[in-house]
Amino acid sequence: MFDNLEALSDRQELLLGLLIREYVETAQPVASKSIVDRFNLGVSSATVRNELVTLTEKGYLRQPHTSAGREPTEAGYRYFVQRIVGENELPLAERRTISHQFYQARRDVDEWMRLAASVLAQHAHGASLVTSPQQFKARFKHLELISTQGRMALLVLVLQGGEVRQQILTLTETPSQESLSEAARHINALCERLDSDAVLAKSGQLPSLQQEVTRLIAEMMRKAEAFSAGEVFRDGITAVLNEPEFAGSESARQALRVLEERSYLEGFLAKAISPTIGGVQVVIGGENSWQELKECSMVLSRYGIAGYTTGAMGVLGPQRMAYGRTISTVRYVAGLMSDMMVEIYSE
Amino acid sequence: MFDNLEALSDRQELLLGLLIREYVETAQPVASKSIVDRFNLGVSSATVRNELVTLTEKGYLRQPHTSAGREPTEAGYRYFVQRIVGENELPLAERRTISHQFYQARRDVDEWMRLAASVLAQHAHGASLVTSPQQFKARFKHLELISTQGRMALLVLVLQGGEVRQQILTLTETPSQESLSEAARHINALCERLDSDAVLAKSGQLPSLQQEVTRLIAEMMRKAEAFSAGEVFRDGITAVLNEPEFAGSESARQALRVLEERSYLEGFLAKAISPTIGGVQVVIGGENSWQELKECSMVLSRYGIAGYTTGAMGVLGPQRMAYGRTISTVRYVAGLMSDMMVEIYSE
DNA sequence: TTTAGCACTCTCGGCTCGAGACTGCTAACC
DNA sequence: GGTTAGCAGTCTCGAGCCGAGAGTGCTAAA
Repeated sequence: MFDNLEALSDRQELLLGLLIREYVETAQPVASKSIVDRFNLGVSSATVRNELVTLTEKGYLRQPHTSAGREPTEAGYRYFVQRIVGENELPLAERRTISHQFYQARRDVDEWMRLAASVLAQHAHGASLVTSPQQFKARFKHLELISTQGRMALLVLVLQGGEVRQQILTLTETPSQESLSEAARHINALCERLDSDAVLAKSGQLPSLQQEVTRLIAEMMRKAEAFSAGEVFRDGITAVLNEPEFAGSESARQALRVLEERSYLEGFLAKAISPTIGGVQVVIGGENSWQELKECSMVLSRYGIAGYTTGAMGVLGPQRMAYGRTISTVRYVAGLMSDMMVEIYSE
Repeated sequence: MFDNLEALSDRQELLLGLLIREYVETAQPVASKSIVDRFNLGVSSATVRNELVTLTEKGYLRQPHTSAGREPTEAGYRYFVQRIVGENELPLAERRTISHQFYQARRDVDEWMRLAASVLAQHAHGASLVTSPQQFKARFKHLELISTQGRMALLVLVLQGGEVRQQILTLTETPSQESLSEAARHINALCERLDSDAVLAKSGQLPSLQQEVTRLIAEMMRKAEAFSAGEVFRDGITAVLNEPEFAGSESARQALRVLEERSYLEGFLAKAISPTIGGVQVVIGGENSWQELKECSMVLSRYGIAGYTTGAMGVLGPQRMAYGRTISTVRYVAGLMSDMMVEIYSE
């Protein structure tokens, strides 16, 4: 995937970087003259043109037609991301703003994800996507059974790590709150720290009500481990439609469908994101044969606590994306949320 | 708002209805001849043309230019919705499919809303929107305090009606699970069925830990009552972008921003939806001076239990929308969810 | 009241054409 | 050898023009 990046001279690298910078801003093919004018290099446009010819021959640039300027190819962006964009941190002021926002939301874990989606969309100027963290291996922590009406009861399950899940339970007969509390107390004592298999194993020996409850709990725990259970937070979808390359084109809608449709999304995240925490991955132009994303790029990262509970976040934008800025933002937000989760979720 | 709908002859009404039906399908101005051909009326196109002239004079139709067919105006749609579209029910087969889907999700209240958004988007061919139900007056039911790590604790609050909310709590000193359970037990006994004010009133007399907790609870209850706390489920946003009138136009993005941005949405729902349950409201072309929705229509309804807990749902589409179908769908889904909530939430 | 016929109007797609934007090349220059 | 000025060549893009086609409004007859 990262093969055959032909080496470039320093000046060629500089020019590729400047051209991409210009192209990202204007969304128009960049002329040799405009580079010289804008960044007043000490050379003439003819010299730049000569270099651009070699960059084009090596596959990093493309000309839409003979008498047009150059625009970067996928390979060009890839070179740029790998060799030219450094490991820049987000400016301190922005880091402060973001961390302050998260501090204010520190109490409500769901709010973190809403906030992360919003921050990514705003700071990285793209459509953002944050999935709620999935338990790697869910462990039972606490159960609460609350009678509501008739044969209905509310089951509240707290997992090790603080994730809360709830379901309605329909019983075969009307229970009293006392009997429910008693059952919950018993199951709490019995199942502490067990995983879903162990909970299921316990269920055999229990009286009918408790058996039903434990079976349901085991099922809920398994769901919590599967990706598909997670909630997905999105933001900035309409903002990204303002990008000129998406104006009224088929491609934008197709790309956004990937974000909207669960089935797509799961497949995509499963394949595209390595399960390790910390690194940011950049997918340019649907490298992995994702036709729908051919004209887009994504900057993705996992967050959470490795091997225990992790979620994914990312930004989708046009290929012509401010990679440096986006990468810094995703890295910072993912790191911040991971830190917050370590602080709160572990024990 | 519903004034000056000039009366029409039976044949005029029929023609208006047919024309709208045709226009909804083709998205093209409708010619007199195509109406005659398609619905083989017993009259000639010239006769139809004469009628169309009066309909145009009365403001129900419009001609984009002299030699074009007619398309409905806002007033035309409004007349159509109020006088022509009957109270049709959704076909039995579709009702079955939908209620079956809801039956399968009956245990997970959050899933209902995801499902409702999905069903609306698919059956009504528009962008859908479902807000989670808001407590009209939240009442305390049950509290759970669970120690996690260090000075952190997880507070799980169950409201009368089964709504569950959770927050992280940072205490001034490391608590034991026993002391937390003891505090929870005490508060549970003290606060049962109280509203937020009453809970706050109790807090004064309590020891520090319990005081802190009850204050937080009162705040969470107030949040549950405010609209802004609710979650919003959306679906079909990309599908609606396929509508020809939205192809690459500014207006589509603006309209979708209303759905995406919380601040817009709250204002909109607060103003546009009457708080009563049961009726379906149709907003055509942003009647209420919503510039962003000028080219759109929405079909909206509240659902839930009147005066106690209600949410909103709706479908956003182009003005050229299959109103009959959309209205039936929204009415059916809102009714279904209200019924399910009555069954489960009340006591 | 309905209808056939017809003149009239307006849009839409295709076409041409010239201005403008850049390039690639060549030959001179440092 | 690398760099640069100059220039011919190529391609796009928007404007303007034109004819075909669609659909109307009107009129006069049934």
